[in-house]
Amino acid sequence: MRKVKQPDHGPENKQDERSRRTTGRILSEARRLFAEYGFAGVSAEQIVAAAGVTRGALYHHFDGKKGLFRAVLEQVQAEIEQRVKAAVDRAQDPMEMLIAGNDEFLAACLDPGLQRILLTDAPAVLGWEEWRAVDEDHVQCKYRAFLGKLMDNGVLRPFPVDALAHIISGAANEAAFWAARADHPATALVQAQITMAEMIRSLSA
Amino acid sequence: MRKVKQPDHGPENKQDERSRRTTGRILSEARRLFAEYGFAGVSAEQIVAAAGVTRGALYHHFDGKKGLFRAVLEQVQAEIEQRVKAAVDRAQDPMEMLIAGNDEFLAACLDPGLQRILLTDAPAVLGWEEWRAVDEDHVQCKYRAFLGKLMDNGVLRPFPVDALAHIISGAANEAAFWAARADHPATALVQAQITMAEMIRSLSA
DNA sequence: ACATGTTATATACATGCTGTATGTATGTCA
DNA sequence: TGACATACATACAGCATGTATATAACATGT
Repeated sequence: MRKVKQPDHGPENKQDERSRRTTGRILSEARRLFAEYGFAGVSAEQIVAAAGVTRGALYHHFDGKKGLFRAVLEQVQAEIEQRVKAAVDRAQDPMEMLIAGNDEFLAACLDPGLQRILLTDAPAVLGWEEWRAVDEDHVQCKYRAFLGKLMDNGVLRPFPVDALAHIISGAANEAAFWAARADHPATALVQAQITMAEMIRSLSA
Repeated sequence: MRKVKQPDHGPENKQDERSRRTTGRILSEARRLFAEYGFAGVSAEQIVAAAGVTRGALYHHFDGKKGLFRAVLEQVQAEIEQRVKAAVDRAQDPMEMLIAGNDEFLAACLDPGLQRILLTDAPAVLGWEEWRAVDEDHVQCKYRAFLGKLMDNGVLRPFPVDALAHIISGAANEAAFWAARADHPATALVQAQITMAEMIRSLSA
């Protein structure tokens, strides 16, 4: 496995170009297949076959099947992060930012394939420590920052910020999980959003 | 695989006695090893070796490795259920029952091995549908019943009961997860309990 | 008590998947 | 242009799962 070069700008040479295309295709197919069949439900061989290469390419660019999964996960996380950030930026006061971000997260998680990667498989595949590190970097730290600010400003009553951050994010994960498979996902999503928003508002000072 | 006979009373014949001892030993070792290394981290061979039998016995009594995991999971669920039920029965009014049950659940989940089985591996191993069915039978239905009663009695404000049930149980799962690995689990547990209780009380009418 | 069927467990085998070691072609650069 | 690096393919070894089959212990009716 080789350290992936930072995508500086355009492809300067043929090697980089080829690498990018190969890794891109593997990543793309991996994401599709992991989403559909789960990590344990696809073999590395199936993935590379779909991408039109062999396992040699996979092991060259990624750290095995698990490493490939991690790369897919990070891609998914980054996309969600972007969506949530955009929603948060659109809101006005801090409290509404929190709720807007939460709403957007729930909406983003409606896709069952995304859920399978992000919520079902990731903890089991990566193991607790690695999974927690990823979650901390992408999710927990933001919740903590927001909640901390809201408490400092006296918008929220004082709570143990770590505990509350995990409670809210856990609630959001499970709500997303539920909504996506409900008989009528769109309705369930709205119910989940409204209920969580009301719950969060109930923590006001 | 054979249908396990209901444990009517004492072992009437040697076969049943032998079966019970073998299944018991396999279950016990499986639980220990799944808890320590995770489902994907132990082979069926390791489990039966620890139990002093061969894979033949496993495949006779259980539906493969996944079936064995399911049996372990159900045992874990039953134990938690019993603990939670006892705590609920000790409480007085409905609201306190809900909170007492939640507190007890959090306390029961402090064990990382139990968590690994119940929260980390179970969804990925069983797959969404099967996992959800188990969760529905053991957890969701109780939350729904309680929350519904609280709303009917006007103790809680009205919410979509399904959504709220999932939100609360999701919050509890993640809070348990977090508390168990916190620097000081006992403290974290109390924080989680207090925070969740306060959050639930905030939903009062 | 013995023949016979049944249950419990062991053994042997076929298959598939992962990871690694090695080979080869293509690109890069002095 | 020749030496080195990179990208990928092929071959191989080991392990895990599931199944098919063998065997031993036991139950049961006569």
